[in-house]
Amino acid sequence: MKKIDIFKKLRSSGLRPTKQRVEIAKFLFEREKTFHFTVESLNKLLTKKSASKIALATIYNTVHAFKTAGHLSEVEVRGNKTYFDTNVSNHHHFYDSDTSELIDIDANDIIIQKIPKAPNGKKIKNVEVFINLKN
Amino acid sequence: MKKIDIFKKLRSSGLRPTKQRVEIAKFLFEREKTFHFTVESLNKLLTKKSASKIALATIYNTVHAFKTAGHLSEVEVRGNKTYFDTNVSNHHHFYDSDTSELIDIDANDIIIQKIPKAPNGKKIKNVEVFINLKN
DNA sequence: TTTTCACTTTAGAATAATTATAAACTAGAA
DNA sequence: TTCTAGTTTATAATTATTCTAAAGTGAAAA
Repeated sequence: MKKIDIFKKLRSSGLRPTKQRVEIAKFLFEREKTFHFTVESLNKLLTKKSASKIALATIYNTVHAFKTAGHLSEVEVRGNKTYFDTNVSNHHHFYDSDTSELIDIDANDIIIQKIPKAPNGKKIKNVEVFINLKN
Repeated sequence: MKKIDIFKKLRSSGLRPTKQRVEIAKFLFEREKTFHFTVESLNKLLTKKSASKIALATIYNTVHAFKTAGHLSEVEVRGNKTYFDTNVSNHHHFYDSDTSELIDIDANDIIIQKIPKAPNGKKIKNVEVFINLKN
């Protein structure tokens, strides 16, 4: 993803392309493969990568702004930290608790044959399949 | 579940049947339906229910001991608190984010037709399906 | 271009969930 | 009854995250 596209991406979601947001966006979205991270890991990687340090609060702000804008999705993992995923399409996950590693599963690789109907006037928003791994 | 069974349940999982553990176990397991809770909600309910106050740390200890012993399962919900479930059989969940309510889905009510094979020498430990609800 | 101001960033304080600590207590074996 | 390892307790510590308020900045308007 080119810098011009990063700018577009930010602008189109109502986010001013500030120095920090552009730097974080480049780091997150200029990749071939999807990227899973926590705010903590992202902070460490950014600190290592670049000279100018971005405040932790800014990383929280930016990640949440990207999430709200639909550029990141949140993945729920047993434990205390919140994981984010640059893959925002509908998909599922493997989770390897040994390595704390998340692996994407394409939505087409899981077919659910039977599903219960939603309770009392509710509708189904989405279905998440989470496959825990062991050795 | 009778008091004698609570004692057995504790003993058989290597937990001394102390006053506090018995009280918590009675509250959690003497029910018809499965029960979902957070440590916070359990603490409030116990405080309301009984005269003698149990320390919060003891509730954490006990809930974790029950989980380790296999008497409770942990359910991951988007958000910051950890939910527990008295249903320890293999099953799935609806989640209503409006009310923060979890609803059990029997394992037989969801049939998965196609599933990807586990990566690089890993095996599948378990599959959790989480259905988010909307209005 | 300069001005202006709402939006951002920042460091540090505040909050919330959970875990650690260490002293007092207790179940149950001897 | 005595003894000891296991347990409870209040409180401190830790960790992830959010809040705050002051300083900085992008970009629209003059």
